[in-house]
Amino acid sequence: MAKELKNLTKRSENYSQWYNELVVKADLAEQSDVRGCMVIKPYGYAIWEKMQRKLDDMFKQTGVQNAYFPLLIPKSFLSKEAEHVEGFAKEAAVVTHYRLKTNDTHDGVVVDPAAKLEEELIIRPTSETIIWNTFRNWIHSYRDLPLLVNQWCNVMRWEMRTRLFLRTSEFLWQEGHTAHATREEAEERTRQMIKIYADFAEKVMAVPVVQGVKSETERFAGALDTYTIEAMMQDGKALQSGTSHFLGQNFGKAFDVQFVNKDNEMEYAWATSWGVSTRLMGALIMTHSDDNGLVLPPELAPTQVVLIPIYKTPEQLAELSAKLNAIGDELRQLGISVKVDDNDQKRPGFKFADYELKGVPVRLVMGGRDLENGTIEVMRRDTLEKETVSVDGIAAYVKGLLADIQQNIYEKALKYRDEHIYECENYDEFKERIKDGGFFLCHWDGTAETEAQIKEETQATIRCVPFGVEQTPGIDMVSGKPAKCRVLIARSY
RNA sequence: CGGAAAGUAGCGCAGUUGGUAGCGCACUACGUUCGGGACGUAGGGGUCGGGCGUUCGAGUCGCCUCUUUCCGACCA
Repeated sequence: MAKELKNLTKRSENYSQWYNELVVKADLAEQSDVRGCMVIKPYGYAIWEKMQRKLDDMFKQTGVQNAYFPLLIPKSFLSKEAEHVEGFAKEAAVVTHYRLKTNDTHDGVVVDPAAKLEEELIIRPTSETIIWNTFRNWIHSYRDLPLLVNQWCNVMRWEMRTRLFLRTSEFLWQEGHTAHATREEAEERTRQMIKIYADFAEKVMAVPVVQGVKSETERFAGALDTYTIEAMMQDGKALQSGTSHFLGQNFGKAFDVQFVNKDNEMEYAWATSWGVSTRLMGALIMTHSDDNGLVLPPELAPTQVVLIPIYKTPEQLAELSAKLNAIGDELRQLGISVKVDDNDQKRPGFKFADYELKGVPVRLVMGGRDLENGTIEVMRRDTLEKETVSVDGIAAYVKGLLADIQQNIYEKALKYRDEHIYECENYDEFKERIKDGGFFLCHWDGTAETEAQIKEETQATIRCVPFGVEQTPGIDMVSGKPAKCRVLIARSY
């Protein structure tokens, strides 16, 4: 395996190829034999599980509860909300039969034509419809509101072209669905959730994001407003990493979810939905990783510290293992996840390279020299810097180092992003510069025509109207018409 | 659904004017190594995607078929 791993494509040579190889070689995921689908391997799934746990905690702190709704959605449900069905019809997987039978030559099975379903079932591309159909039975009074549920599940969208983690036909995600008595409360929840996603991205994943609101054409099918977090990958392209939708009363009306308010009047419930997916794994990889492999933020690394002995004899190995295990226990008591790799089958050089590839934040190495001097070598993955320190107080030192790495990779990513955000007023200049990637803040006249023209001519799209940017009126760089605000434009995944 | 390419060992590939299957990695055993991806020796593993045809003889030539990948349209 050694030489294969060594030949990881350089990021600068071919970014897409580098990404693909990294995902496979770092043992995160691989292409399935099933069309467009992905196998998430144990190491990749361990990272996803950590993401899940931390996000779930954040949701619960805002009163959200987990639930589970069916995978299959009757076709008629999907079509109750006109825009929604239009958005998802093109990529729906449909179940038409419920039985197979042995074929005439008895060497295989065929679909039993007699087992055709009265009504076809759709494999959920998202669950608004089936959840709101259920909400009708749960919501009768303003006292039943707000209703805040989330589900962790898989969804299926029959994509034409797929890429590991970034776009697969089936993907894992969480989808939150809330019902509210007032418009204001629902809008507030929509903003609250995008804020949570932004916090999660920045504090846990160490991925800086731009928060904003989507243009009408980029909106979720059936939403009145879609909020988004956009992250910048190392090739300057944008990755939409999470969305939160204000759905108005569209689903309340479509599924007849009415409640009695304090004044004894019937009203339709107000809705939000919000989700993040395994695509976050892609964001994590493409934000931090380097030519040596993955770089994981300590908050998400399944193994935060790996300890490796270097020895010549079995006796020395035993002595080093004992010392390293003792240090390992100390670290565990500080809540740090640790692996002591005293596997005799692999050589130290191989282990070094392998744990770098897998993104383990800190490596501790102890050998004969250290035994004599009472020292240990510490390597941090983010900068690849090595130093030799005393074993006394090593646990506290490593704990501090982990926090430092978390902070450092965030700042590095933030710096990279900010250096690649440009203001631009001239369309010709924009067309030239967008080829090198980056985020562009440009005035936009607010029309879908201009938006379409930019997409057609540059493959870049309006990612969002960003928050936290001082907005001044100006002139649209494409149409020359007056523009109220600047929007974020980028090529995206 | 348009355009291009590829199917040979677990993976990556070579295979010349048609002559009976090869390389690297991985795997197995033994030995020497071990502070940055070790080396030696000896092994195991293949109905060359499938079908039909041309031929004394097809991985190689022809036709058909299946599958996959890449580039577009669609999208979190």
